[in-house]
Amino acid sequence: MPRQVDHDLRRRQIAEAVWRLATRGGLEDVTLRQVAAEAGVSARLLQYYFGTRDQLLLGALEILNADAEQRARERLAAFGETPGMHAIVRGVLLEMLPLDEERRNRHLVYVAYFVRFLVEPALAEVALAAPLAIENLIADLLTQGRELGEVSPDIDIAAEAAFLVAGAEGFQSSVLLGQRTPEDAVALMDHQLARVFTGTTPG
Amino acid sequence: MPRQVDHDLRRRQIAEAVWRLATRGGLEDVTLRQVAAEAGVSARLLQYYFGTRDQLLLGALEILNADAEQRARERLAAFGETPGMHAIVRGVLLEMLPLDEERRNRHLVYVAYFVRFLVEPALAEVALAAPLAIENLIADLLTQGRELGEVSPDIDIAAEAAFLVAGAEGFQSSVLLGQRTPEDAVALMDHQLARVFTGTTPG
DNA sequence: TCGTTTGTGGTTCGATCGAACCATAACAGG
DNA sequence: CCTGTTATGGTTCGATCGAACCACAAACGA
Repeated sequence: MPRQVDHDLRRRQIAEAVWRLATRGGLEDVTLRQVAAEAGVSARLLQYYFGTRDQLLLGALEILNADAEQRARERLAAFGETPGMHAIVRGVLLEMLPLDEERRNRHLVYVAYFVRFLVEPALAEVALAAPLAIENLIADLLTQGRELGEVSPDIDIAAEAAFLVAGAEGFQSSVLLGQRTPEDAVALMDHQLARVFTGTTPG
Repeated sequence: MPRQVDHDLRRRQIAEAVWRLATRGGLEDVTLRQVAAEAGVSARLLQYYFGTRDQLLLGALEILNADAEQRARERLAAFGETPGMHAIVRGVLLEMLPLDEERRNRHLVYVAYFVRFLVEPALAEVALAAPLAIENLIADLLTQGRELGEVSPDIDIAAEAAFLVAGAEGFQSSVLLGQRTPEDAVALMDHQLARVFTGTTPG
């Protein structure tokens, strides 16, 4: 291969330009010319690395998703040895909130893509798996927590897992729109977690 | 005035075309030509009734909002005389869910506009008021319910009101994406309401 | 009856869109 | 030192964009 250039790096550089434009003006601002200008490359390169515009949108979303999964894994691994179930569940749920610029932008990109998820199966396939997986994960963790005596025995685990995830998703919108501070959202999540977990602290 | 034509009706006819296109392909499909074709009028009419494209998007959103408010009012009024607080709160929250085609499409339009809310103050002003008002309304209703003995005295009203609204917002997404049935969402909302309201049924 | 205002359709303009095309530089294998 | 593949830039094409413009029909005031 000539001209040793890191392909993945190049694709990432272009994908980031797509994200920035999508968070600013929605998908309608993600034109090939704009992306090329934002990424500092020629329009021809977009064709070379991603092909058509639809493939560019799909590719940028796939990279975004891979990033999100890896970062979430890193953050959860940073908890160290055997944390309590309370802390793990809290960590997973808080990962869904736009608590920093990175996650905020990520959620904005998802919103920009949202309507397309309903129409284009290729995009939906990429984005629909995560929320369901998270909800099942929360349910599993709550079940383990119950066996360890950390979770109140009289709660409906499936129902609570679903509502905790739904609440986190709801906070996404209100925080993004500036109607609620990230700190408030975290406090409200903790309030619900304190109800589900009996007498434990997230630490 | 010549040629008696109902202005508001005309504007509504055009606005509905905007909604349909926005729900299908996002705002990027809402071009003047597409809207004109969808509404069955000439492109010139859009200019006459709404002016520029931005004003068209704003006007269509205003009409959508006015509709939503009126329909919500109607549905709540249909409850008849003195319903219990449980039923009222349930009605308000369920109004947020995409339970029928009308509300489903409405939420899809909001999603299509979402990213713009962050950038264009004129749009944000129209759409940001509702969620806050709903949360305050829920909190007020819960306070009244507590005075009537229908609400558990040991719950944090503000926190629960916020989380109920957030949960409803979260269900919007998952129901729209087909990850959860409307019936499941209603059942999950009822599960939380049953916790907040002591020994009452929504009837 | 005759302007004047208001509503409606059709057309045009410059800009920009996505995508294809052409040229060529950089490097690998022989 | 070639030769072909890979990587990159520049340009062009037909279509479509938003917005302005032009022409005219319909109804009211005088």
